[in-house]
Amino acid sequence: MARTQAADYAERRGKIVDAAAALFAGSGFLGASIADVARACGMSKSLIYHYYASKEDILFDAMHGHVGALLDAANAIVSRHEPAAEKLRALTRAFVRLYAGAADRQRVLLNEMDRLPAAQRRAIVDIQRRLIEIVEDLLSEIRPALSGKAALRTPAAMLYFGMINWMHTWFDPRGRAKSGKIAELAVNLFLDGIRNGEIPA
Amino acid sequence: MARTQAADYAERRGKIVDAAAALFAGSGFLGASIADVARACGMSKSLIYHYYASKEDILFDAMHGHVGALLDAANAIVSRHEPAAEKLRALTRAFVRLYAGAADRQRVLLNEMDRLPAAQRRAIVDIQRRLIEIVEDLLSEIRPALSGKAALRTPAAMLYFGMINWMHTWFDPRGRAKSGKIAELAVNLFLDGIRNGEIPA
DNA sequence: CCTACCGATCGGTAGG
DNA sequence: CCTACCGATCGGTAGG
Repeated sequence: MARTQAADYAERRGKIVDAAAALFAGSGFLGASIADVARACGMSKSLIYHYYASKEDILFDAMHGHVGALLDAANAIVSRHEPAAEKLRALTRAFVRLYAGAADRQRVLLNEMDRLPAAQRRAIVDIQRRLIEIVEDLLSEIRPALSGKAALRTPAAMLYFGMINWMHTWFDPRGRAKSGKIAELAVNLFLDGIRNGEIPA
Repeated sequence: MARTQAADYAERRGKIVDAAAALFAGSGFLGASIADVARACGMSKSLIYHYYASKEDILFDAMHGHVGALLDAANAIVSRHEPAAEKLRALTRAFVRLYAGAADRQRVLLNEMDRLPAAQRRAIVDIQRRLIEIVEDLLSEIRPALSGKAALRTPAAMLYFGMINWMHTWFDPRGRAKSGKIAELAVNLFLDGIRNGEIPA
């Protein structure tokens, strides 16, 4: 029995966005051409444009699926009944696992945001903003003094993301330390610092 | 009295590399053309190629001057007679100040490394490697247990750079917290974490 | 008249 | 130090 057309459609779009994410991650959005994407998919360039209206739409799809998965995981974790510190641990493990499983998309997300048209960029930034707020809230719960210094809430969350977001750009899978262990080190350092570190006046 | 040609030469190269760094930071290396650089300098495209043999050579110059300044500052600080923790504080302040004063070059350094030819990329990576070793040594001095876990020395240093390297990509100069204060928060958190945080087995 | 798709080529612009 | 160009390739679209 033949597949339905609708199923084929979703399948092909998935194939395109996967191949494009790999090429955009390796060569950059401008450095990889639609012809490259078509070749990687075994399709004609015109067929790519049957499934996506523009190169930017493919980029958006790759980014949007990725940040959507991050937000879903984050929401599931913060809805649990656990101490905030444990939630931050679980969140870090989830992020590192999702970054590793979607390394191309994560790299594209970090490097190619400026290539999106304004409306699409806003949609991605909105989701990232919600992820940042989730971390801000956890940090404020762990260190109530941070709520008093509202100006430092977002910077503290951004320092956290700084530690883990770029991990897979320098992480060496052949190295002795596995990514799970590095994530554990990161959250240990950060939790201890956020609990006890001096907050500048 | 007319300037010597040699003085003019260095001056023009400086003007080109400054304009190029700004354009590469704003549009990406592939997104900014040599014609854009020429226009920004009030020069012809051909004149640009009188001072630089290739677009990549301009990129290398921008990156090399920047990492060179970072390494000089780092070497000056670690040669002082101070506790390691004070050196890490001074280093962080110096990095954040240099990043702010060369925001374009810092952004280009973080985003466009892959555009360099292999030999030039190696030259930059070598200097970055020395910066990482300086931080590794300081962290091992602050937390001797880190020397025992050799596999975590480099990851710990990279987590440090993760916190501060990308600061100026999210930092809002109009925000309430100044960059100096955020740097202070970052080093407080990290120092406390590195002193007391649990190091995974 | 629709969809799904092809080979060939469009007008412009890139680095050099 | 400029105008005039090149080989190639870009993202996107034509007719059928």
